[in-house]
Formats: sequence, structure tokens, C-alpha cells
Amino acid sequence: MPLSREKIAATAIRLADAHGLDGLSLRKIAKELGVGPMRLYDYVINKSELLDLMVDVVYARIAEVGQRPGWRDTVLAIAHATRDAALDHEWFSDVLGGRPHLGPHALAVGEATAAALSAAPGVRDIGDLQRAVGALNAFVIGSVRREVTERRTARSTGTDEAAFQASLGPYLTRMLRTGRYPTVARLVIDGAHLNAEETFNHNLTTILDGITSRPPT
Amino acid sequence: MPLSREKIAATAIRLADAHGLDGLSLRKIAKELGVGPMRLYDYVINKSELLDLMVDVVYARIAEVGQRPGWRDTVLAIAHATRDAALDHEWFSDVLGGRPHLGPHALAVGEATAAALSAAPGVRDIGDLQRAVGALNAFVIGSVRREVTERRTARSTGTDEAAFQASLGPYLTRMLRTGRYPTVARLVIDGAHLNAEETFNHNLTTILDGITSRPPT
DNA sequence: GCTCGCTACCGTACGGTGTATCCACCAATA
DNA sequence: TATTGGTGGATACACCGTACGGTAGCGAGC
Repeated sequence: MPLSREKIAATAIRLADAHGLDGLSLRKIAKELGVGPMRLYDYVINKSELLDLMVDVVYARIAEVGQRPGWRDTVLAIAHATRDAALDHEWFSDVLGGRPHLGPHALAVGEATAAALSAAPGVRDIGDLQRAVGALNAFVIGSVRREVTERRTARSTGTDEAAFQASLGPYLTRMLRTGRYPTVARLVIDGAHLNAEETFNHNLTTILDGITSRPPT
Repeated sequence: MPLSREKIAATAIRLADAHGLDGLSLRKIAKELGVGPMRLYDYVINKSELLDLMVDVVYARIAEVGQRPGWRDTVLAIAHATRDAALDHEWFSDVLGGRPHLGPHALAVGEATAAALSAAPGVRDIGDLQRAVGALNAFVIGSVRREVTERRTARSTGTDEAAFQASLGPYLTRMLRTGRYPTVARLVIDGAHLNAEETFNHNLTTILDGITSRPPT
């Protein structure tokens, strides 16, 4: 079974899922494939291109959600698929928005969202569309990044109260007890029991409403 | 003049501004300071902590905008200050949302935005506040990241049409000419002459409107 | 049938990274 | 003066991405 770009990308994704993007190296990928490190360069220009490959594989999964009847359902489906993909492949959130996504499947996803948004009320010309796409993408990128980061710190510190107090506690509780950050303290103490997906969906709805309900200029 | 955390962070920021986060290494920082690499470890636990230090220095600048009369002006000022900071220190956008920002100045910025938003109409309980902060931060993070990325690719390919066609052109124009991405093609060809700050401000307004105009549940 | 060139593969090597460890010096104290 | 403690530096290790040179197999031309 010969090597191929697809095979390399697949095992790279597996390794990145397991050990993060920092723990990913061409040498480990090659070893996993039972091959010398330099062998990979016959299929890939450099590590950056390999990353682009991995990213586009994930976009392929996102693109699978396809078209829905209404523009709003389409946008919601794509946004949720992006979130799901990032939760499955946390490294994906590390590169979200950090490099141009120009792979064929990434373009397909972009096309689907742009086409859907162009059918939304309140989007009248290209300028409107450009802004709407920008706002939506920005929100999705930021949300997903934030959620993945929270999940990582929760995992590294331990979810339960005790471990949290033990690791971040000494510093954070001391900080919050200074009284200089009362609102943040309230958020940290009283909050945190919100369902992440619901929050995502709620804010997504808010933004879509904001886009569609803009008054005619 | 002895070494100090502040001094180290300052030259690290200078180097990162000039050569990006990838081009930043402890050895280069040390050399810039006329010191052996290991000296830095007397002031900093590891590179990660140094990064946190750098990030909080930037947050200090953002926090300087301080309080404004109205909640909306405050939020707008902080968002724009964040954007300005990220445009001055592009590496800042690379870590935005990618790690918990717990430095004192970062907490101050978080406190200021949360306090402002808690005074916004439509924000009634902690859940509302949590969602509002999340939506706003997500948008700012995503927007800034996107803008910095665009600026980088524009710089690396060259802004003018010719250089663009020469570098990304061969691939991208071929892709767009397949006809599979008509909406994206329209965006790429007809768009792109929007003012970035105006777009940021416009979308920011849209989101704040969306937050404040939510119907009572 | 023999040789030649080409391709697919591989190992080694270089310059760089973050960081642990040990070592030399030098100032202050007993 | 002898000792000690701390400060700054050099060296070393494991790992990284990747440039380069070499080798084995194989099909094509004489």
C-alpha cells in the first residue's frame, strides 16, 4: 500500500487529535507510517502545506451538511458543523482564522454560507453580503476558539471544583478577592453552568437577527 | 542596568513585532539583551509564561482607554483599542482566544467590558451577561484575526493586482473559474474595497444592537 | 541482451529550538 | 584568610524542519 497525500493527512490528523498541534512533527508522522521522515517530502512541499491539507479534510466534513431548504437553516447547519468539527479536532480551532483557507472544500463551505446569506433579507448588495459574511465568520471563529480553549484549561486543571481551586485557584481567587474585578468575579462564581451549545446557538441567532433586521440605508 | 521581567517582555515584544511569533526565540531575545540564553530563566519559568507576560503588556495598553460615559461608548472604545493593538502587534492576534488571558490588565479589560455590558438594556441577569460577553468577545477575536490574516497575505503577495494574480492567482483564479464558487468569486472580484475599520465598526454596531434589542424572555 | 537514464526511496547532516545541568567566579561573612 | 552563597555563563540533550547525496529497481533504446 503506497503512500499518498490522503494517507499522510489522515494519520497527521489522528496524531494531532491525540497530541495537539505542538505535539505533531513530521518525524512522528513518518514513524507512524513506518517510513523515513524525508519520504513525506515526496508528497508535500513543507509542513505548512501538510497543515493546509489537514484543514481541508476537516472542511470536507463540514461541507457534507450541504444545502438546506432555507437560508437560515443552511447557515445554522454550517455553523454547527464547524463547531462540531472543531470540538472533534481541537487543533482545527488553532488555525481557524489564522491562515487563508483556500482548499477546495473550504471554498465550498465559504460558497455555501455566502450563497445562503445573500438570500437573507437585509442583504441587498455586495457590500452587505461582505459585511454579513465577515460578521458571521468572525463570530463562529471566535466562539469556537473560546470554547476549545475553555475545554482545554478545564481538562488540564480538572473539571471538579477542588482541582480547579488547587490549580488556578491560588492565583485567580486571589485576584478576584482584590475586589478590583467584581463583575468578572460574579461571572466566574455564579456563571459557568450554561450549556455551551445552547449559548452558541443563542448568540448565533442574535447575530443573524441583527444582520437581517438592519434598516434600509 | 539589571535585567527584569518588564525589560525582557519589552524586547520580546519588539522582536515579535518585527519577525513574528515564529521568529521569536529565547536565544534571540537573550542575544538582543547581550546575555546568555539561560539568564532569562531567572525571571521567567518558561517560554509560555513569557508569552503571557507579553500579552498582558498589550492588555495594559488596551486598558488605558478607561471608562467612558455610556456603556456603549465604553464597549466601542475597548473593542477598537483591541483592534488597534492587534494591528500594531500582529502576533497578538495569533494568541487571541487561544489561551486564557488571566493577567491583571487582561482581567481589567474583561472587567471593564463586562461592567459596561451589564448596564446595557436587554441584559437582565447573569446568563444574559455571560452570553453578551461571549458574543462580543467572539466577534472581536474573530474579526481581528481575520483582518490580520488578510493583511499578512496581502503583504506577502503584494497588494497590487499584478502581484496578486501572479502569486495566488494561478491557483485561486483557476479555482474560481471552475464556476463552482460563484458567490465567492463575486465577493473576491467585486468586493475588497471596503474600509476595514468601517466594516468592523458597522458589524460591531449590528451585534450590540442585536444584544440590546432582544425581546424579554 | 546490454546499457542507460529515470524515478522512488532512504539515511545522514545541518542549523535551529526550549530547557536541564554543571561550573567558574566574586563578594561578603566567619 | 578561608569559606560560603549566589550570580552569570557555557555546555549538553533531545527534538525539530528540511537540504542533500546516494542507492536500488525498472523500463526504454541500441
